[in-house]
Amino acid sequence: MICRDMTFYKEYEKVWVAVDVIIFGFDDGKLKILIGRRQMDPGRGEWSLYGGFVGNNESVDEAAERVLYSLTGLRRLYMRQVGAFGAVDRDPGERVVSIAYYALINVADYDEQLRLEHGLEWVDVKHIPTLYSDHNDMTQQALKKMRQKIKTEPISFRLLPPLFTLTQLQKLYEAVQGEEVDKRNFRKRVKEMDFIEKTELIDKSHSKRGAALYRFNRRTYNEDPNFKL
Amino acid sequence: MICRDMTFYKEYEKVWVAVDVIIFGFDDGKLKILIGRRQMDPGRGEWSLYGGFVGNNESVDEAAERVLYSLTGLRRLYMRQVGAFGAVDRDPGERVVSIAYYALINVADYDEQLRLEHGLEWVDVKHIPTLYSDHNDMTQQALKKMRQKIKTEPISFRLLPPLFTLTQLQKLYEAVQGEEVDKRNFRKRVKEMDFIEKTELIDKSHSKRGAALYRFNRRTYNEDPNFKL
DNA sequence: TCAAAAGTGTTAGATTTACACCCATGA
DNA sequence: TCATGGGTGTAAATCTAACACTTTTGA
Repeated sequence: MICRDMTFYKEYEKVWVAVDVIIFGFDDGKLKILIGRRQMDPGRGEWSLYGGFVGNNESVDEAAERVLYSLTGLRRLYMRQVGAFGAVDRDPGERVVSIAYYALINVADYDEQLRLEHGLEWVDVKHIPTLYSDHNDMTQQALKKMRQKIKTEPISFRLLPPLFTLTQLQKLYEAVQGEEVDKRNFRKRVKEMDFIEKTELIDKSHSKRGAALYRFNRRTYNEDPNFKL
Repeated sequence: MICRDMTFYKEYEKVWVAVDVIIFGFDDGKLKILIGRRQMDPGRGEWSLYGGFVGNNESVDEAAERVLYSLTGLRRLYMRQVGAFGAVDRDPGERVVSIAYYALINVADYDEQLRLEHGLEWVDVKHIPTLYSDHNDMTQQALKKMRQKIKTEPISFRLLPPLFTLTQLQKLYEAVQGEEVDKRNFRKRVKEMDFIEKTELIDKSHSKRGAALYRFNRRTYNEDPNFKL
């Protein structure tokens, strides 16, 4: 930074820096986010994203990871920054600049117990209620980024169990993009990606006939990282 | 550390929030950024992006605009956020979280006087020196975002004079993407975008024959916003 | 036996890429 | 007259999109 001397003016002050996390999950054929009722004033009781302040000895990214872990008990989740939200009055109390992140989790990995303890709910991204402060804005931006990303990078798998059917993968893709796609064309594209491996296993829980289970092979992907859905 | 009273132990503290701006310009057939020598400690004398702190009564976006204006004297420039940079030690002095932005300017609009006063230099993005702190990282991320954006939104014009030749537009596109494209195919695509209007004017400064000057018509674009390069 | 989900190919149309020569002019 | 940058079209290849029926099996 090339900037002027600050010694004389109180023009600038330190501010609180927080992180807020948009947690995406795929459940019941729908893309959902995890939200809860805000437990502090101002805005107590309003629907809200989960967040926390950035500590003295952690980077902003680390703060986001800590918050995500405290909420899910899960490590190594896929997480990306959405951006900084810094309107002067975005927080009715003090000045807080918040950095939003989005994370992807496999809903089945998430302990229901923990969800209840935190008083969290999964809500369909198509029906998100009014959230505290600028959290709706954050969510929309997160969605936009995630939609973009999921087309060119193999992150869909972060929202699915390790073994999944092609129908599941397609439904996920449709839920994320908000539009249906042709089954045959979709499968044709999947077939070209060698890192989406067919296993010998069959899932019979969703159909009588049973569907082949697939898995994402990261090794194979790293050798030829061509993802395009 | 063990038995310390938690009410006195400040786990969280306010931090400085700054903005840093990557200013892109197109000059001499090259995509360049504007950098200067840092004028304060720590890091005095190192190459650096231009930045400033976020004031009490302005949003982070407004701070970025203020900083950009103070540097260029220009308003209404195209600017987008790159993201927040929050490593604990990114600033060797105090803890500072910085929000990076990139901006596009038409180099001809930029007062040389002002450039000299601030001690700034235009440097080719292909040969960026080592910058202060994490500024190289910011710059690379900005470039990546800008490259992506310029393919789908009509922001190229922000880097060109109001009237430009197709060769200029092509060279700009090539400089941004870092690869050459076919002239006939490029022009074919331009011809399909009605909002890139041919004028009756001829630019003779770069060739004997002279090249038709074009202009971006925002009205027409708004009616049919299909941009694809 | 039938309902429900799984699985499978082809073709037309659209898009993309590769490619080479003439034009106008000032020096 | 010639060197320089401006300007133009076609054909092959690739990619995309549309589309319908058969299979399996548990209830």
